[in-house]
Amino acid sequence: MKKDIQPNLSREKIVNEAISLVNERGMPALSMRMLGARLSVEGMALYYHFPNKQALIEAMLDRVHAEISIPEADIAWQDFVRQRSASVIEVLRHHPWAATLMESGVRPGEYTMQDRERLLGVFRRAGFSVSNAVHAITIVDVFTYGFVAQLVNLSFSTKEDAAVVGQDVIAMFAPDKYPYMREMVSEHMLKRGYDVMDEFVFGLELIITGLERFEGESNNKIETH
Amino acid sequence: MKKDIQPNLSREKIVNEAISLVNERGMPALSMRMLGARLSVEGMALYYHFPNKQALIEAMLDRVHAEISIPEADIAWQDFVRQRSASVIEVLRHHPWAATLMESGVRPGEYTMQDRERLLGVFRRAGFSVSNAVHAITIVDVFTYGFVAQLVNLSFSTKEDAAVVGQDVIAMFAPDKYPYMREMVSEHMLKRGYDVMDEFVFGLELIITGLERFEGESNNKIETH
DNA sequence: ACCTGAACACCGTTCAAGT
DNA sequence: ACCTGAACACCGTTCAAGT
Repeated sequence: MKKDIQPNLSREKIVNEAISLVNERGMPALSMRMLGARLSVEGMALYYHFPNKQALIEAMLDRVHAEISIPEADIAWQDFVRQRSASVIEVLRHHPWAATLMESGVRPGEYTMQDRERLLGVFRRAGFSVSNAVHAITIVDVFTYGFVAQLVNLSFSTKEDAAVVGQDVIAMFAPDKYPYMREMVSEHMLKRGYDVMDEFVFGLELIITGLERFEGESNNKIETH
Repeated sequence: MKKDIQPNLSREKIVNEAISLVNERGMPALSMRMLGARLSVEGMALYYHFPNKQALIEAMLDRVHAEISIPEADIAWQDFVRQRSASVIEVLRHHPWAATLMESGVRPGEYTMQDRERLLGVFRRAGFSVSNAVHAITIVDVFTYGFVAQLVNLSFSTKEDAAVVGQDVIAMFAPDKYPYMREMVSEHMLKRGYDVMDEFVFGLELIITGLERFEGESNNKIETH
């Protein structure tokens, strides 16, 4: 009667449901038993598909990485960087739990490697030396992932909330001790038109401009097709 | 006979022992019972001094922050930034577990606030506008904390290890698919004299140079004593 | 005031057993 | 091949009780 000829679990289904779970209820809510329940299965069944919880999390992260849209490789490296960073931010805003984990480099999966390979190639073909290409991808990635890591962990998301939190924080710690912080909140964060993303754009453009100095210094060893 | 007139626990003692514990055995090893045992006390005793584990962790983080040595406020902002970042890296290398947590902004403690206030002041007194000062501390902090967050989570620490891991990673994923990664490892990371810290210095100097463009644009509203 | 003991509702993981 | 059930060694937290 109940002769399921097909298994009702698969790595893909498990990863999907796990991502839904943490998106809805946060990383601490991810337990094997809870996840099993949402898949109508005992938690222990998951151990048939993944050796342990860590492996499951790594699979979740690589799947998130797959969502990052990598730009065409033949556009200007400046635009490549801009588009890729925008996509990283976009994706990680929808998967806040993944931000710190991706940054702190649990070991790279397929998509992670592809992404880095492409970015590295873009710089090399733009004439960056090997060393400078490494410097470049490092600074771009540290800034981009570092920014989201801080961003998604802010307790507020709207601008109004930001102002309120700012006020609270300052009030909490004897306002007179922090005149510059107070000035920052009132003159910058409270100003209408303020957007946290402006901070990101400023930083990324500063970095891009700085990197332009090293463009075309060559020692390019790999053929640029 | 055993009439301890003094309590043998205090917030300070607890935080100290907690930090020793995680430095030795990592964040996952931190449990209230385990920590209690190391203090010759039942784990439940800790709840008299801290409302919950989260509060304990926040206290640990603020204590780590206190170790960061903040430079004299009257030196050039460039040197202030260099010295402060170097100290952040130094401290967080000794407390790797703290890197991701500090970055992901559990809410700021006393030392955290003092640190930010000082840095903000340095930029304002150097003639940065309020907006640009905020941009400046953001990019500097994102890069500095982001860098350690990635650094401390690398599974290797010596240069030799780095090379080995690099080779492994590439071998793992069909080498032919990643020619640029291969080039990076062999031409850059395997080269003698290579130091991960070079990546940091390159990035920080690029940022400092970029920021010099905004120095002295003024609208300085707070008296510079 | 400061700590203990027992209890509650959970965890991740292993492993024999079921189908 | 794929999943279940019971068991082990843990968690964080609450709360009455001890001194």
